[in-house]
Formats: sequence, C-alpha cells, structure tokens
Amino acid sequence: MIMGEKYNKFSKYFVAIDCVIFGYEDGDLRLLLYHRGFEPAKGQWSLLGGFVGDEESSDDAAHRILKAITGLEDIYLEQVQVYTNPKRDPEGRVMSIGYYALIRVDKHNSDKVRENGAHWWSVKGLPNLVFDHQEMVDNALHKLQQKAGLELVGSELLPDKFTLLQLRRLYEAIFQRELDTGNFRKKVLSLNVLERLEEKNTTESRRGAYYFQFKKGVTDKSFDRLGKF
Amino acid sequence: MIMGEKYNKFSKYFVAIDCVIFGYEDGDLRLLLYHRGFEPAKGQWSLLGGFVGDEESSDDAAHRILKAITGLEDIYLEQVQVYTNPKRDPEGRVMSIGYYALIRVDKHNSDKVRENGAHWWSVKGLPNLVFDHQEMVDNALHKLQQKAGLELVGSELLPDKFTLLQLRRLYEAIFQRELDTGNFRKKVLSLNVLERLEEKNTTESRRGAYYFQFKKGVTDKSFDRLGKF
DNA sequence: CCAAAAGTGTTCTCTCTACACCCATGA
DNA sequence: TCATGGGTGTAGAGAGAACACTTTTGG
Repeated sequence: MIMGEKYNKFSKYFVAIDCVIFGYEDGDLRLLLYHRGFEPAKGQWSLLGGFVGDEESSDDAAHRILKAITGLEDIYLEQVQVYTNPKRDPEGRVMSIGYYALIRVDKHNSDKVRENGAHWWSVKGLPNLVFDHQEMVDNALHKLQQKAGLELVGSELLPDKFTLLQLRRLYEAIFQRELDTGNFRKKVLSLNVLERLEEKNTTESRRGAYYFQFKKGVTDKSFDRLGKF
Repeated sequence: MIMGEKYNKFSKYFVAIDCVIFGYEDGDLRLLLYHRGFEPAKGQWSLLGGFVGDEESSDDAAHRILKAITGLEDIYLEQVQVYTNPKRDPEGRVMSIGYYALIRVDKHNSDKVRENGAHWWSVKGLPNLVFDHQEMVDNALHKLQQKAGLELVGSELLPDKFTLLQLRRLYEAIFQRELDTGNFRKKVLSLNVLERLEEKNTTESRRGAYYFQFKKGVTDKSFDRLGKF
C-alpha cells in the first residue's frame, strides 16, 4: 500500500468462499454440488459457498460452512486461489476465494446434505456449473493431484481401514488414468506409512485382500516426494 | 447500485494487492522493498502494494501497480494466495492478495524506483517486514521454486544473453544451495530450449564462456518436468 | 475349470549424482 | 605456474515402466 493514511477512499467488496468438496465412494471421485435455490442462477448447480464474516479469516469461514453442511470438523482444507473477475457474478462485485476439501463420505452427515438439496456427482460427469465454478473445479483437481503426488493421500478420503485395491482406485480416480497393480503396491508400501492388519476384505475378490491403515504418529513429512504417478 | 441487492446483509472488505518482486543482479536474488512513508507501520519495510479498483481484476491491479513503479508491462506475475486474518492490518479489515513478480533488473526504470523510496534487498538478508509480509515472501519463494523446477526460468530474470554460469547462479539463488556444474549444464542443455551464440563473455572467467539465449518460439510447454534440483 | 484380484519378481531404461579430467587463459 | 571457471565423460545407485507369473477362491 503506497498510498497514505486511511483507506477510506478505496472501495470495499463482498468476499465469498466456494468449496470444491471431494469425496470418494464406490470407486468414484465425487464432488458435492448444490442445486441453487435462489437468484442469481437459480436452479443451476454450484459449489457450496458462503460469505466471509467480520470476525473470521477465510479459513475459518470455510470450516464454518463445511461444518454446517456436513457436520464434520477437522476437515482437510486448502486454499486454491481467489477469483476476482469484476464480471464473474452478474449480481454484483463479489470476489470468491476457492477452497478444496477432502471429505470422509463414511463419516459425514448425509441426511443434512440431502436436506439441503445437495448431490454427489462423479468428477467424470459433472453438470454445467454456475459462473466460474468449473474453473475452480479444474484448479482444485490440479492442486489435489499435486498433493497426492507429494504425499500419500488416503486418510482424508478413505475409511480407517482399506485395501490396496481401494487405495489404488482412489489414485486412479485422482489422476484419471490406470495404474499398474504391482508397481503401485511396491511404491506405496515402500513409503513405510501403512501397516497391515490381520483382517481381510473378501467382498472385492475371491482370495481376499488384507486391510491396511495409516500408522499412528506418521508426521506427514515421512517422505519428500512420492514420485510420479 | 444494482450491485449486491441480494447480498446486502453481508459485509464488504478492502481488498489489497501485495507484490513480492524478484529480481536478479550480481549473482543475488533480490526483492524490491519499500520504506513505508505513512501509517500504519510508518518507517518499516514492506512489499509494494495497492488496492483493487472497481473495474479491474486483481491481476489487472497487480499489473497496474507494477507498471506504475517499474515502468514495465508484460511482467510475469503469479498469484500466491490471499491473506485474510482479520487482525493482519491493525488499521482495519483488509484482505490482501499476494502476488509474486519476476523482473528484468536490466530493463526496469531504476530512477522511478529510487524516487519512491524503494530498495533492492538480497533474499539472504531481509529486514523485518511489516504485518504478514514475511510470510508472503516465504510463500512466494516456494512458488518460484516450484515453477523453476517445472520449467527453465531465466528469460524473466536474466538479460537477453547470459552464460550458463549466470543461469546456474540464478538457480543456486532460487534453491539456496549449490548445484553441480556439469550436471546442471547437461540437464539444462538437454531441454533444448537454449541456443548458443558465437559471442563469449570473458569478464567472469579466464577462458571465456559462450553466451546463450532462449530460442524463439519455444512454447514454454516444451518440457513437462525439469527434474529435481 | 475359469475369472479376477492378490501378491511377488525380473528386466530394461532413464535420470540423478558424484566425481574425474582436460582446456584455456590472465595474473 | 597456478587458480579458476569452461566443458566433457563415466560409473554407480535408484526410480519408474512393462510385464510375467504364481496364488487363492467363489461361481
């Protein structure tokens, strides 16, 4: 700020939050979208959003909004970027801070979500989105891919215990391409962040696959780079 | 105004821009910092900033501000993130969108810069910065490192022609560690984006080193990954 | 038996890294 | 001559990709 004193001569703007909410279910990477019940763009699909309040940071606002709709606290959230095109919202000048969230579908309050007219959509077949929300989704997916390439995501999206097949399907959904079974297994296990349980899952294969879970107390910094997927 | 009829119950905020301006000179990665001539935090050092105007996007605002102070258009700019802590500016609620810029020191208007009380500081020895500006610098440097690891930066920071020693020193400054001469040379040349000129620079070594320049018409997408530095 | 996933092993290729080594030249 | 950077080459370690193969078990 090179201009002086008070800021009164400058304009103020509405600042909103829009959340790209990722969930993983039935082998599908999904987004939680809302059917807008109000103008502008009433009846179209949009991301979950809200406005930033006087006493909160945008991170706080995003957590507040997510908790209200999913019932969950401690959600993984990351800022994507701000969208400031003066014409992005036809109703007025609103800047929007994009976030992406990773949700444990098995733990969220699905009744509340349904009541609010929300619906999980597969990222492979999204409806037309309102305003610049498709761009937000694209940017968010890119950020998620970066994160997943740098560390093993899973605890934020999968149930507590999961098979390597489920983990691989998650990665295939994130990167939108198929991964080699053997190579994936070796790479993931070499990271030394998973522990095998004695229990097996027999619903997805004849032979049955061991369940795994994330080791406790793994600092998230146990590996610098997960490599290329 | 028509604007915001529907949003009237929500608050509006000042939205500022703060730019982390990187330049490279004398083997040093430097930042352009301003001595604040006004309250709050008068007399301290800060990033170059300004407020977003009614009819412009934040990208536009950042370009406008940078042009006003450096005389340059077509500056490489990238959004870092938004800073929204309600207490970040003691004078009032101001959200700030952080950007980083790469400047050709040899082309910028150094007189204008000096008139405004600005000064280039080496990133290795920055003064105390105002508000959360140090955090912005850290985040910006991290983003720059990411970019430099994905593609060959250089044309945005170096003169049109440069030696591989100068390019290596730039990378050493960005990553803040020493790089192997031979390996750096091989990696960089293998990207096939530089062309050697016939001219040599004899000021930095006895033997003299060939100048290189970026090939014309290289799409910036000529390589997916520069690898690990 | 067959299909499908579980799980292991092998080979080839490429990249990164750490050096060694010669060249050219001004002080 | 020596120091310094310019420039080239090489051997080893490790990661990634492709793929073969064996195991298990419900239908």
